Amino acid sequence: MARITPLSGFPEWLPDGRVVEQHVLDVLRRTFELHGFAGIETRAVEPLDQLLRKGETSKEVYVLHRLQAEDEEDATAPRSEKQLGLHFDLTVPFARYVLENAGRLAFPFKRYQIQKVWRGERPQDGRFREFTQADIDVVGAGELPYHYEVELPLVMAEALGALRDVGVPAVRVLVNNRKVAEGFYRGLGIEDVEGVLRQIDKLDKIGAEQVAALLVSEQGATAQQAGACLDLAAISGSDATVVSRVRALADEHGAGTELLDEGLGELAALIEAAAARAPGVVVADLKIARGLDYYTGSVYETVLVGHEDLGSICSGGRYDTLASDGKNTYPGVGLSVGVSRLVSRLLSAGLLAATRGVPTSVLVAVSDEESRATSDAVAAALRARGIPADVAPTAAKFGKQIKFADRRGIPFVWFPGEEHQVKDIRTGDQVAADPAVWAPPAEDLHPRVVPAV
RNA sequence: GUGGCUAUAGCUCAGUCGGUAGAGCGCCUGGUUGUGGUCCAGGAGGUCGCCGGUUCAAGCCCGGUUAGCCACCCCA
Repeated sequence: MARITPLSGFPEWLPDGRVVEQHVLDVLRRTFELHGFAGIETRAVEPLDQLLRKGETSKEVYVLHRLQAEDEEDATAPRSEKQLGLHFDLTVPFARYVLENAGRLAFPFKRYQIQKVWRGERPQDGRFREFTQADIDVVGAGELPYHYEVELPLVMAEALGALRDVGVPAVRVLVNNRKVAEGFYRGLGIEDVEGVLRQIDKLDKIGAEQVAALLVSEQGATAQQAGACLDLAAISGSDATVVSRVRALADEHGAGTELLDEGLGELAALIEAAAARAPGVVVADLKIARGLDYYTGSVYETVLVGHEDLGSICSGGRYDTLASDGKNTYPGVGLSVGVSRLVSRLLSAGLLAATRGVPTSVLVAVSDEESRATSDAVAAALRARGIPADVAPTAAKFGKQIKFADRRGIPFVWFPGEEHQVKDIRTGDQVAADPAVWAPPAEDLHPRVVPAV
């Protein structure tokens, strides 16, 4: 018998962990729907050429392969056309979905999408090969008003904030604007904007000195240019002084450009609105770069306060050309929550817990197998009134039946008889009860997620 | 894909200088009149990841391999 071993990067929760995950998903969905996002699901696979366009060559895509096709396939040379790959995010499939259904959708189109995605990268703490993302996006036809770039991160902040009462830490949404960075870099005379962003992104990990060295050695920047880039990246804050500080820095280096001004205008609007609608949550941070090359405006990253080591649990940005069929383009903005990353940390850090791993609120004991029908009838009466009930598997000694409930966190055990009785096994209280009217306290009706003490 | 660390009971881990295996927790049974948790007594459970080598003798030393963890890369 081959030994069963865990498969790295493919997380599976125990039932009580699933209760936590399901709660997170429920809260996200409820908030998204409150804001008018329509739910969709796209297929798990996309043609490989769709997934790999936009120069996403570094993406580790799982390719789908029919076992029976092995013989037929090796001869065929070009294997990009019909090959299928599992999607590695929900944004690219959504862009395809928009193009495919453009004639039937109403724009601006707001949608949420919660699905598994797959990436072949090496797994680590909080990094998986199979994980769940919860996305919201808005796309417009031809154009998309800027105010959506303000609203989307605020919707996310609200959704994640709605989890605070079960013990999820506060979140901080870090925002930047591609136009600011690009405008500034070009003003400095730097050509390789992408390369500089990539190095700047390493700031937290390797420090300013190393990044400066890399900018000179890898991107061919002068020491002055590198210094200016680092000065820009050092700017952060949640009020309008951020914008004036960037302006001052640009003036100092003669790096003012039209693009920079446009970006600063947008960033200012975002900070201002966020300060009013979600004080203290949104922070401008000019070192936020984002690796994905299709972002053109605002970019977002979100960290759990106190768990910055986990990295971003929710990120996204504005994209203008992702969904384009040549004639029509559908610019969009969206963010994606790494649900698996979030839940894995919540559970591993013991920040919260489920009250139980089974739905059952009441276990109906069985006195002896001859009277099992009596117990079944009690359970049926409870279920008919919406009370999750289960019947003991065997007519074991009552001590064992209570233990059965205790092991599963079931709070109540029902003893049928001349006079029915129900026992709260946490307190030991046992009272006479009628299957037709008795109900558990509301907080014991269903499993709940509660903060760890 | 690259590098480092690790692999012993269901879980967390000991195991000395090489001498064929241990603890805690969990699990099962019992402690009389079928009401659990505490306590007491007893019990089950391990091809020491896998393959090979050195040795009289390998959990321990050496080589390989697989898997896991961490870091890089990249990202949720």
